[in-house]
Amino acid sequence: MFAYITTAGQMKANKSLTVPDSSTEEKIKNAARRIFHKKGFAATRTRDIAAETGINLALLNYYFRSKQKLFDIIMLETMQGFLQSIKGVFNDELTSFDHKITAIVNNYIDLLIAQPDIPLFILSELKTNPQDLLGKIGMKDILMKSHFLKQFKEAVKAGKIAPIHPMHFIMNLMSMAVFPFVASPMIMGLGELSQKDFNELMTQRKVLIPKWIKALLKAK
Amino acid sequence: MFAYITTAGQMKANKSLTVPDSSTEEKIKNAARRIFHKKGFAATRTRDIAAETGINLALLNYYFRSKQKLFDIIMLETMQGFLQSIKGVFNDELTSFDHKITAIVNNYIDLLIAQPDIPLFILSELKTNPQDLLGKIGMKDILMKSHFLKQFKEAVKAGKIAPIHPMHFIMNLMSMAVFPFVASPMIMGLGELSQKDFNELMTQRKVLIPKWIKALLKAK
DNA sequence: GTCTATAACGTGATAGAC
DNA sequence: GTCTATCACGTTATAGAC
Repeated sequence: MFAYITTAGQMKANKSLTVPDSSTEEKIKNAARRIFHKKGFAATRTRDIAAETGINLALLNYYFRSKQKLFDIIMLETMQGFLQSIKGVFNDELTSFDHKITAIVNNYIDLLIAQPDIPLFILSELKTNPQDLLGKIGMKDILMKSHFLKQFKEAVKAGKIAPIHPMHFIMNLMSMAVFPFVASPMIMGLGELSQKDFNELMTQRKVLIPKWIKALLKAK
Repeated sequence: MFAYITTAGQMKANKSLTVPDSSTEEKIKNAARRIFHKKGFAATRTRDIAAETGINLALLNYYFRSKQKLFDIIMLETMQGFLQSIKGVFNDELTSFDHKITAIVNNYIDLLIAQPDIPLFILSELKTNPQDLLGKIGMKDILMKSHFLKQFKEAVKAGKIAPIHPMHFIMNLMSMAVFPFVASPMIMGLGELSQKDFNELMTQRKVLIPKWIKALLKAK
């Protein structure tokens, strides 16, 4: 048996209890996450990850066997983390439709201000990699079978909002919250904004977007 | 003097008159454009471009000297083409604010249905490459000093629309039109949509987005 | 202008000592 | 577990014949 498999297995099993975040394996993953998120799979060199970790290239392969395997782990964890942050909101049966909109927008924008590289990373890699990932992490069901979407459809039936394809609604919500982060180099360039200016605008959007979404849902 | 420089110069000078699109240089550029747009700089191999062109790798370097130089040309032309398609609309002094919104959305969506890889390509590469490109093609002035944006500011002053930072308006417009194409793998995966379904939705958005934009501009 | 052959280099991965 | 040294391979780029 290989050491890297055993180690990885142990880590998964009881990560928070026994294995400190400063273990070598975790340090490698943290470095890999930073660099993969920033440059994508193809532009990332394993040597850079090793250097950023402060270890040797051989040791990286000792733990993770190959660049691809390390990447797959990071990719999966990234998507799970991204999903985890809003999973609860979508299926909370106790909150109103309007409240969910606000909660989702706030969650997304807070997450993306903290980790702005994530959406472009996910979208870029999803384009080339096996799309099974979407199914593997159960994203489809969490979103499309959610209480949130059920509430949307009910509001349409009740005539409270204009009848549009649910996907238009999802796209509008994601677009307005996520796209600015994907396009931030262009937006900051065009508007001559500093990083601080940009984050300021995004913080404003936490309250603006829910307002806008509600307005356009009623547009005839 | 090197042949590739002379040839490139001649081509730029009177492209549409003397040099047919089926010249070797143009064929290489067309192949390079397809592959760069699809896979980005780092994941593209010059061998693939040569093969797709139907020529030899050595000949590619004879014309363009290096992968980077060929990429720079494609990148510049792509951004110019992207800008060109809406440049006229932005500064047409004869059309109304509302009409410009419709025209911009229609232009964008038609362009992106035909060439869906462009936005993710531009945004990915803009992140790593010198942002001077934005200045070099004059994008900033065309957008930020446009008659369109002037009309927006006037409408705000006249109290016709809610007072928000102009960048919010630009972001909303671009987000709703462009983001779905950036996120199409995810959107098609989540909604179980075929390419045809997706394009159908995007076509619907040509009339929906202007309506939505107008509604949210008035949201208080 | 176009090709074949090959050089020059970068990168992922492994062997083997400690 | 961690290192140094090196292999093996893929990729960019060039030399030189035609």
